[in-house]
Amino acid sequence: MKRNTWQREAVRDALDGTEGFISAQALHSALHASGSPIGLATVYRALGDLAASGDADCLQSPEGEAIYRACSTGHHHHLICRNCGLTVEIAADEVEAWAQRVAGEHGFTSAAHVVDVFGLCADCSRQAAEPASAESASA
Amino acid sequence: MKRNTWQREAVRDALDGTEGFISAQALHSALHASGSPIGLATVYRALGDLAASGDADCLQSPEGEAIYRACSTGHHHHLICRNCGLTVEIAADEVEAWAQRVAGEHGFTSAAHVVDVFGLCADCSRQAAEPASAESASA
DNA sequence: ATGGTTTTGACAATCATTATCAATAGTGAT
DNA sequence: ATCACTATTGATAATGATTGTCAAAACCAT
Repeated sequence: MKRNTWQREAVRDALDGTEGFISAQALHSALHASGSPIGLATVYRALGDLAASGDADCLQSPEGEAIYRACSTGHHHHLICRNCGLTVEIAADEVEAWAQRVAGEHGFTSAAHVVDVFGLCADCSRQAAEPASAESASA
Repeated sequence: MKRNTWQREAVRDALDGTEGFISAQALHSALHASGSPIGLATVYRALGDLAASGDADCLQSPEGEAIYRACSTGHHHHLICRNCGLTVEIAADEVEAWAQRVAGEHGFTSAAHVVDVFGLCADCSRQAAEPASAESASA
């Protein structure tokens, strides 16, 4: 049976109040900064529960850490700027259908998919187009 | 200047000869099993170099490990059994087009994408369907 | 073969995450 | 409100992947 603890609510609130993705470590730090004496292990557990119950999205950052995000509107994917980290939520009905179909064609079941698009957002694209900086002329 | 060592070729060969994705640890184990006394750190370095030079793709497995694959035959995606590791290569023209379009709609450029489908292959699905164990009737 | 420099490899260090386990605090019943 | 029961917490150790270190060895050009 699941019990109701202030720790779990604190994690849920903190995640809700976070703009983009956040790692367990960062969330723990943020909570401590807010005065919560919550333990690190508890943050990991709460995030894991949230992800398991579908209330949070979990994916792996390029640095190899697990990062979480409040997930209200069901299943969706992300468009992530690899320079500034800007994240845009995108619906992907086509991809959903495609993934299920392809999985089915090969006899696979319980198909989950990792569909994330990395690129340069408009701002960063513009900056990249106007370098005006000396490039390192390494071999 | 990059030098040519048998270790680096061994890693490249092993990666080429691997069907789907493989982690650095697994590749190291495989090399050892083949008789190579190559060191673990060297495998990590070689894989990192391969990825940096574009000869290998690197992404994060759901378990949080970095997994690599040889990147020879152009761009394609994978259908991976999360139980037995079976990997099926799949073409994804629709997804390619979708990713480019979605990125463009949001002003993103240089869009790359990570599209991999994890599921249970036919064999593992069958095994999972006949558990012969009591399920926990949770809410 | 020689020299200069890169690479290797064993191991320590680091970092994120999970397990451990006694103490604590919900929950439901009295 | 109190009690007992048990899920949860939290400090810390343990784990496991990855990276840094640095002397020794290997590679390449001469």
